[in-house]
Amino acid sequence: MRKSSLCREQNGLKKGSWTAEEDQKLVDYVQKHGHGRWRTLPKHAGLKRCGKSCRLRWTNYLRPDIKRGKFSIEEEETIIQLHSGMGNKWSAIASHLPGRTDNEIKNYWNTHITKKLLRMGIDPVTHAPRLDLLEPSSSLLINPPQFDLPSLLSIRSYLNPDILNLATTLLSCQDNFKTQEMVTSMQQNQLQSPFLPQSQLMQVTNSSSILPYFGHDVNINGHQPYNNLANYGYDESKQGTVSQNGAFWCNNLGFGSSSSITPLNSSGTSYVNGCTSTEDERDSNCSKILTFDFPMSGLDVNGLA
DNA sequence: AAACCTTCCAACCGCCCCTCC
DNA sequence: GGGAGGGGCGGTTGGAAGGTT
Repeated sequence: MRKSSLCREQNGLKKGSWTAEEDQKLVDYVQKHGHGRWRTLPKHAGLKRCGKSCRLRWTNYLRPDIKRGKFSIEEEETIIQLHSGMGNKWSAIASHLPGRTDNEIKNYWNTHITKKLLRMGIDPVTHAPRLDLLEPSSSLLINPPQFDLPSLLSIRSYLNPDILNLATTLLSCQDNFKTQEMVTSMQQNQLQSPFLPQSQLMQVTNSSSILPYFGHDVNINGHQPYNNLANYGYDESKQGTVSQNGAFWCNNLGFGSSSSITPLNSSGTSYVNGCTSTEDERDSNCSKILTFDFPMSGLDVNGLA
């Protein structure tokens, strides 16, 4: 007899959503007797459920150490990092995230992270940039993915540097002009990233494979004065490179073999203004960051080169 | 306001591994 | 060694909630 069919074959057992009363019965029983022996637990607890259903309800919902609520950026980073090494080993991933269940992580991955990665042109399965970007028929070429800087910064260290370099090269074909424009501007303006030695900066910019990191306080959403940019190698007097429509495209962002570089989020805080934003806020931030909304007023776009 | 669509997530299902006898 | 039972895992589903037309 297949064990998997035990639940199904037991007649008179309730299925579907749990009621508060059922939850209370299960909690009371487990608190009193501990969990385990799930097969016999429902009978002893007075529940018309199969043991498997009870176990799932307990481990995924009723356990006292369950952490409810939205995932933090740190948790999201951890998930992506672990997934890149483990694949869909949700329980193994969950063991690294206290209070989170494999089911919750799996759901979050499927509903949020995969979409976010796809939006950035990254294959959520392989964690490599999607090579279908190069397909002439690909809509991605026509409507290229607008890479999300903070998200890329967060996942940068989890991606294979070689793949990233390849992707950067490939992607640079798409919108090379804007990258070159910025690189040229940076070199001419003697811009220097606080996170990159000048030599490294020159090296990476010469290869067009990497753009400098922005710092924690760099204003991306426009909620803080833009002069913060000056602290991160942004020469306010010269005004950084933006496209004519005010969008700062990140298509060419690559991070090369940057493992030695202090991660932007090394402090463990989030990227945008150091806030611990909610998922919605992060998405909002991301969507805004996708096209870095620099105010056009006062920007001398033509005087950059 | 209502119908329709999309998103999200709790719960289920089937398979697998481990332990016990 | 092998069958049975217990528990865990990953994939999938169904319905509620929210959003859009």
